[in-house]
Amino acid sequence: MENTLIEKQLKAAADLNRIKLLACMKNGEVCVCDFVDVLGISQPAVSQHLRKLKEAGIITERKVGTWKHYRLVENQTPLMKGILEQIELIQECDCSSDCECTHIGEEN
Amino acid sequence: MENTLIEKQLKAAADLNRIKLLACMKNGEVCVCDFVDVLGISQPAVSQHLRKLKEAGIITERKVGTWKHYRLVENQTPLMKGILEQIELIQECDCSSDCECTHIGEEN
DNA sequence: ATAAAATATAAGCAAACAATTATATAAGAG
DNA sequence: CTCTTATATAATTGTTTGCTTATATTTTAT
Repeated sequence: MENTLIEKQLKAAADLNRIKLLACMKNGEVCVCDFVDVLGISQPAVSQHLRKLKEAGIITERKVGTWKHYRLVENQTPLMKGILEQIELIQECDCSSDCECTHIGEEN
Repeated sequence: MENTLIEKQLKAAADLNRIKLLACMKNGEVCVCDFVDVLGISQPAVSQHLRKLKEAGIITERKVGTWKHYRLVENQTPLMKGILEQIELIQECDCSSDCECTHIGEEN
């Protein structure tokens, strides 16, 4: 894990909205539409946050029909393991999951 | 440790120059003048970085004559403990410490 | 008291960031 | 094929950040 990756992951995590996104994903996949409700910002804004987390290697995605589910990658760096641990302790996940996509196609 | 503190500390750590500052302090106090040499930026820029780290509760200071020595606080948050651990593994500390202030007045 | 040295603060500016609205893409339904 | 739905990308804008230069503050030396 080099310098630039440390900086990239720290920058990706250093935003309250993205902290909430990460907290939402601690228990598994979350659909983009749910994130919009949770954060109260526009859908494109959520997409841009997710892209930043993805580019830092923190999350990954899975397409389910027209929906897209995001989740934490399996092998987190030691840095992110530590950060995620602390985020989980604080930020309550209030993902409503009222999207009808929930749990569709999870066996793929 | 609340949300805002997590965000504040992450933001404070999410900068390559400040990562280097933290790495420099891993072995103890460092004088501001040494940081200027290490980072290759102006003295006011270093001062501003140090202030940001201080306001996030990550470092503290001690005045020694006209010099000022900065060091990591003793009781780091769990979040910062994890981050500092990873920073130490990567970022080589090349603090020259050619400042004549070194080790003056350390018994205070 | 004056001058010099180390650091901090202020002001200004360019680059990066996070939001928005508008538009494009991709998949499913009819 | 067309319409709708979910998401992504593009363009724009206001805010924040990190640097610079200039100035202020504080301490020591003369």
